[in-house]
Amino acid sequence: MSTRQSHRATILDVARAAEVSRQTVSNVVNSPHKVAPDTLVRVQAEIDRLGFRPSRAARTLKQERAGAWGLEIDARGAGRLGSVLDAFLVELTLTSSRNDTHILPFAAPDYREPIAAYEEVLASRLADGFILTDTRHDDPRPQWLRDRGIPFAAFGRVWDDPTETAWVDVDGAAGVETAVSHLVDEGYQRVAFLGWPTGSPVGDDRRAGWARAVDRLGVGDEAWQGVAVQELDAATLAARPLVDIVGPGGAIVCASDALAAGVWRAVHERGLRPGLDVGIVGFDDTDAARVLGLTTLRQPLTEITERVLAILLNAQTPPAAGTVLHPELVRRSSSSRTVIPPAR
Amino acid sequence: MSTRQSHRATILDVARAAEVSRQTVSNVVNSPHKVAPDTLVRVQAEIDRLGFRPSRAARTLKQERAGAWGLEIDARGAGRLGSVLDAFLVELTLTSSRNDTHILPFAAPDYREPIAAYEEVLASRLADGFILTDTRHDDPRPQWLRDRGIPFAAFGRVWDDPTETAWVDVDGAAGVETAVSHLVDEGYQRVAFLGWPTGSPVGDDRRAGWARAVDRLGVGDEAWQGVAVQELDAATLAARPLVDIVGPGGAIVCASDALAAGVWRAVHERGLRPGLDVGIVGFDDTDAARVLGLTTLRQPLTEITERVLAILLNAQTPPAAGTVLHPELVRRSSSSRTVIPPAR
DNA sequence: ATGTCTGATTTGAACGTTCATATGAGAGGA
DNA sequence: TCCTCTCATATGAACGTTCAAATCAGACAT
Repeated sequence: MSTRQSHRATILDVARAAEVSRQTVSNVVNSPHKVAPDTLVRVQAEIDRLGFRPSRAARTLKQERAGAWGLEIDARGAGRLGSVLDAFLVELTLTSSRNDTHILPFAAPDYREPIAAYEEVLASRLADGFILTDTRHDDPRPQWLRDRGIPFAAFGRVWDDPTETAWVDVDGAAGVETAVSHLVDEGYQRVAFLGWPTGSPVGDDRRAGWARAVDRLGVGDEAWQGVAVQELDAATLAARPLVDIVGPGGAIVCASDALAAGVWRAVHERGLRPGLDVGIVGFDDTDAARVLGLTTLRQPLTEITERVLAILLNAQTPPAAGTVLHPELVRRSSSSRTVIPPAR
Repeated sequence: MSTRQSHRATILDVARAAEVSRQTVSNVVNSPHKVAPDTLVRVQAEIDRLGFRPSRAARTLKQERAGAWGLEIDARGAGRLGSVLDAFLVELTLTSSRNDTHILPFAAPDYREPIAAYEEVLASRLADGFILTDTRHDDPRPQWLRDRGIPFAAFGRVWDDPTETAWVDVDGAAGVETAVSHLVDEGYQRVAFLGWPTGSPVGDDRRAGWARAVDRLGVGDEAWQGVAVQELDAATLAARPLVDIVGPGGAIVCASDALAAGVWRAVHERGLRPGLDVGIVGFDDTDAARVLGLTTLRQPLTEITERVLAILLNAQTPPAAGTVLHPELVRRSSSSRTVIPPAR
């Protein structure tokens, strides 16, 4: 039962087997160009035969870098509705695997006091830097990290510091503008907006996109907007008056799929049909959007993770400016005035 | 700009500051009972003052254990509908933080050939063992790990080996039985089932629960079942004949929320109302269920992660038997024949 | 006074790498 | 022939811990 943990090959085992020194094996792995061609193939053969991989711990110790990046996980757990961040973590893991590095997910015991958890990760030398998500106004993290010279890259703008460029974000305003244009093209004549309470930069950005678009296209009014937290019942409640305002032939764009789901319910309550009678567009392309058939704006997560990781892996040459990517409009039945058959 | 990475305190810094040896500091951290009380407080004060935490890498190297557990992430990425595994990863991270250990998410380049990726993680000494999810028939992983004496614990039964006890699972059959009983209590008279294609052990288990319950309660027929893959359009297509069979006053239980969402659409297509006319119950309590107001069975993820981690952290005393937990029925409007107002 | 035991603390060594430096073997020029 | 240079490979040291063994200081018994 208690079979001794099978002895894994070390660099010395390989060195002995190939009759070279440790350093030569190390060079084969890390600087192949320094090794004579025939030695290279001989050592590489032994590496493959023995299944040798450098011990991450030993390498970390010597090089004083962990080869891993911390990602704070919201301590409120999986109870949040329609978060795109779970998908981000998954995508980030995939991207990391391809870049010979790792993600260290960690949780702050109290999500309102995140710094202590970052401190802890650094003190244990578990990560070389961090990936920030959920950046916000008065976010203490960017400055704290910058002051200490700790590398980081953010998914989401670093809002309070325009000189900070280590971020990748999606142009929410442009995305919403695209959505409004699309709705107008589809024949909707009035476009309202349901967003989050003012103060969330992401939400405010998306709202600004709506305001600009309806102004430009003449399909809306400053007053046609509602506010709700990211919660279904609250969204439904806030959506009702908006549905009454725009009525059949109108549409509502939302700061999130969860809010759009609320609109969807309010539309149904009034005996109207999403799409056919009232257009709805959400944001993030979560499961909720797919099951409701909601048109939505999809963030290019794969590209985001690749760019975030690139910032960290080339930390010596910081980007000249933050990166803004465009979300992609995913058309579904909620923004079509004709029936789209659901099945093939 | 290139401020030298701030020098973090090592055990030697603390030792010098407290005027004791390295080993005494180590004892303060790891075996406080070995240290004289007054020395303890003095050293602890310096530890706190300097913010010392043992370097994980150095500890890993010396102890030959990583203090981390590998979790394979599905390389197909975040595109899957209604996966409960994202939530599992988040919950696991939170539980790990509380137990002074870590989760190492990693991806297999080809998800059909997972072993190589596990091999890689072990060879790099990145993890001491693994947490398996998505256990299935002909799963090569449990045996492979067992043969090598590598600790693991599974979320999901180890189906092919009844002697294996290192798993925690949810009683899907009992959950579905509960759902059927609930539907009968609510006044639905016929209960059909929409599941995944035969061969998925999780799906077969859930189907068995339905078969048992409808047989016992006399509310169904062996023939009243449909099959679809975990995809919305397929589910909608498969749901249509079932809706026609059970009709108003009938109900359909499903192997997942995604399938339930398909039923939900099919019910609407027929001009019927979920809940009021046709009952629907899903499985997993994903966002989709919340947004659609679907009654569903929630897996107790926090308890699952705690037990999974407990198995790994007490690997020397393997559990006597696999652990089966019960899912919790979450009642929403899709299983109520009277209107439940959505808002407060 | 001497020896023995116990508990607290210290010292030496090792975990597996990589960095910096040293050595060795040829090649080429004087 | 000898010196210099270059390229390939080898050696010593160090990263920060913890394990095992050694030392030290008292307490107690003889």
